[in-house]
Parts: sequence; C-alpha cells; structure tokens
Amino acid sequence: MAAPSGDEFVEHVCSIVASIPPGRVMTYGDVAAVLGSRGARAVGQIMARYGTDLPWWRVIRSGGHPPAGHEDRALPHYRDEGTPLRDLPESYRIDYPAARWSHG
DNA sequence: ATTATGACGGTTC
DNA sequence: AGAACCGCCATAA
Repeated sequence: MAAPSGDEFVEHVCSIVASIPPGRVMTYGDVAAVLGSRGARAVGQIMARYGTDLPWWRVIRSGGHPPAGHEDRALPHYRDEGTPLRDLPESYRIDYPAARWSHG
C-alpha cells in the first residue's frame, strides 16, 4: 500500500475519495470537512502523492473546476461516467450542485 | 521549533 | 472575469 499504517489522515482521505460513486464529485474542502479538518490543500497533497490509485478526478475544487493542471486528464473520465458538465465545449466545469456527493 | 511548499478556499481589487 | 492576497492544514527539510 502506498500509505503506511498510522497515517489516519491519508487513510481517511483515500477511503473517502474511493467511496465517491461514478458521476459524482466532492470538493477538496468537503473531503477535508468529513475529516473534521479544513485542510483542503492537505487533501490535494495526498491526491498528488497517493491519488495515483484513486478516482482523483471525482475530487474537484470549489466552483466546479477540475484539479489544476489535470483538466485534460479528468475530462474523458467525466464524459465516461456521465458527470454533468457545464460551459462545454469552449471550457468545462462540473455541475457541482448536481453532481455533488455527500459522504454519507 | 522554524520555513517552505502544495492537484485549495474565500475575499478583495 | 481574472489576478492578487491571506488563511488553513499536513508534510518535508
């Protein structure tokens, strides 16, 4: 496993992200909020480090924008999962209110 | 303990 | 709407 035992934060983030169903998305802030923290950035760090084995594209920024620097990689995933998109085809952003997923 | 960094968030200009 | 600034959190050096 990429995450050694003891890192609850990492384990939690991975678990939450992995629990997001296809076609749904959560913001970094939401994931952090589930952990009782506000480390949206910290979540991004984990995605950058351990997200390689996770559906990282289901984690977006507030406002419905996909992960910075990974828009092109995420787009095909959204189209494949039927995630509601907006502002196509010029640019695109996730229909956050519609695709938002609650951890519970 | 202190500093710097990052797949962020929100406010302000 | 785009850029700048500050705040928050976890990790690495």
